[in-house]
Amino acid sequence: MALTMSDVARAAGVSVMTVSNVLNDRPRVGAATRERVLAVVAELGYEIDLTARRLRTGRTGTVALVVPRFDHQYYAELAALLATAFAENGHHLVVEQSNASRENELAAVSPARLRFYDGIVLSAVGLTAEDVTHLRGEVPLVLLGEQDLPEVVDHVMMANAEGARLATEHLLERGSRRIAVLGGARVGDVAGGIGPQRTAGWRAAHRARGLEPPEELVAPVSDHGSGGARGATTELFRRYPDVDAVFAVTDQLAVGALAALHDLGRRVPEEVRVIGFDNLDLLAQVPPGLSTVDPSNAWIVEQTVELLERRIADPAAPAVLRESPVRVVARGSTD
Amino acid sequence: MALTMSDVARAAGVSVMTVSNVLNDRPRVGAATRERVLAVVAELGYEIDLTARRLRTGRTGTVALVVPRFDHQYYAELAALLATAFAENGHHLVVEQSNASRENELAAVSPARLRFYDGIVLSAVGLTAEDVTHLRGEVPLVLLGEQDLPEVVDHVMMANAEGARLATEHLLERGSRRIAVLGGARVGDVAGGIGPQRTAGWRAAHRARGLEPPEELVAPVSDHGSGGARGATTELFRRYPDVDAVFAVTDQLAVGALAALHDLGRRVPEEVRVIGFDNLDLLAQVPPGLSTVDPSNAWIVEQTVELLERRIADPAAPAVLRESPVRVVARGSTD
DNA sequence: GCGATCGTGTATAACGATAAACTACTCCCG
DNA sequence: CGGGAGTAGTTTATCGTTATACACGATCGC
Repeated sequence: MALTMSDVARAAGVSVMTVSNVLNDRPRVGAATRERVLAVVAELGYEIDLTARRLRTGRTGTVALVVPRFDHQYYAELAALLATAFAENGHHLVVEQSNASRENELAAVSPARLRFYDGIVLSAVGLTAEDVTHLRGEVPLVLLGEQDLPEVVDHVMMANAEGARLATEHLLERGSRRIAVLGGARVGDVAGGIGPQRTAGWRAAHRARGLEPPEELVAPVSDHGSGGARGATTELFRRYPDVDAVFAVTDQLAVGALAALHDLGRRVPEEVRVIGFDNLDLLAQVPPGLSTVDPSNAWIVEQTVELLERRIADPAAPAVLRESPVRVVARGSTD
Repeated sequence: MALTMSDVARAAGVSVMTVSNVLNDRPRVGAATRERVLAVVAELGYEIDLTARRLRTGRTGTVALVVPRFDHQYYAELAALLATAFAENGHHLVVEQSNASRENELAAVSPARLRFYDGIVLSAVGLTAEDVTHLRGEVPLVLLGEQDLPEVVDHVMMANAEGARLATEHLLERGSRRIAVLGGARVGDVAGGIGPQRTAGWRAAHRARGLEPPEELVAPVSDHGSGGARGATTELFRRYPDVDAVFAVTDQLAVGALAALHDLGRRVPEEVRVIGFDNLDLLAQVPPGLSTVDPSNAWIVEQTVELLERRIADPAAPAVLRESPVRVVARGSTD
């Protein structure tokens, strides 16, 4: 088996406790002894067993980010930013996948799994308010996401409706009047998630100009990959050839729309404008340049880290809700 | 604090060991007692402490995937596939980031961190052969990646050179004769990594046809994002306007090339053909449809899981090397 | 010159689970 | 009716670390 502290202690001729004291920079060790222990540690290549330490102290130095799926680029970019930010606070980040169903999400966030972490950033999609309330208290937790959830837990939200309103307003301003919402939710659909919230922003932008939102141009998608979006867009233009702009609720869907418009021979942005949401680095370059809504990931990350570190330090702190600023990034697809 | 087994034991009027036996389906428990314990467990909402179990048994039921960066879409898609495959084997997958430097990679894969996992899938980019040799033995390990590393550890490789050869051959077959390698490595550059290996395939395809590879068309990129690729492509076409095809060593770079060609008003595929490598789902739809090399992720995942499960079961099994099949996926960009 | 204080270090008992050995008690068979 | 086997459950020791209390020589103040 691997080396333990007592191997080091024996080799250095001191007690296990002294080795522990040296490795944790605790004061009751003389300079000479400290040197000797450190030398032995280096020589043997000893590394502490975090599991044992966790059992004794309850701390691991690790925090987890739980996302619906690993392969959603938005979360991937967020994870990379969070990893850097937590590293600056001495925390190591690992990512877990919840699979977007309530059942898997609950299993993924079971206290059994999560007790290994000092704190959790949870991007919930399937969780109900009750689940969240139950979870809170077990582990320091920051919620990340779109749902309206009770304010019993720290929550960093994206300004979904506002971002969607800005995107739609951007299109209206450029002269578009038949603006479809790709990935949108029809009136009466379940209220949670990004689809409905961003569709609400699209409606708000129309109303703010005294226009009635063209509900027939709400185009739901079957899945959130680009493939579904391509099909949905093709179908949309077959039924409503006069559509002159597409607001896709995510950048990934926007790529599907671009593909469909390319198939149909419709030029972007001359004939149809396209705008997405998320400002993914990976898709920023897609010709003719994908306009999008920037959710301020850097801000989100900063707040998330701050809130989680605060809660780890003080589990009793009052819960807060913060909403990220958003802005339109105009590129070629809405020129 | 959280509930422990002895809380459950007390409430059920049995010993801790009996609770443990019930929860692990061990035989020496009567039916009535088992019922009672399970009822108490359910009522109190007890969940086992994996840390303590790990300390005693050495097992956690968790395996880790270590990737250079969270925000590389290729790894994100791979992680999603691996998570599903490991779940079928009763293993939970978590993802860690190594940051692509040898130092961070070594820290990320330090025995201290990784002893928490039953096994590790490591996508190494900065590790030297010596590091890997040292690591093996500490934790069951499967290497995933492009480097030529000593065969002391299980290794699932992508057929980089072969894929690149096929992509280049695909372009040659369609009539292209001035084929640039975007993200390629010049003769004499360090040999490891995907750049050099895929460039080697590009050379091989030329030679197989009796053509001398046009070394001046090897175009390195400063970073592996699409931004750098866009700049590099622009510069490439300024110097060599007669380039009639671009083989980008990754799909992400290919998107940068498409952006640059769009800027320059060069039509794809009529004037310039573009092909990438990785077959990312996210980029499959990018107009006019990105041709690419499919690295057979499903196959890679299958092998990886098989090898890791085998090594967890038998740490002494001989190390094996497997190379994934590759094939060209022709889409609009090379029509 | 004697108790108090300081500086270094060690012994012991946990943290929460589990492997292995042990204890009762019942049953069965010759 | 005594001993071997089986069943149901408990006791004990341990995984590797750390918190706490304790030990012991040297120095200090008065």
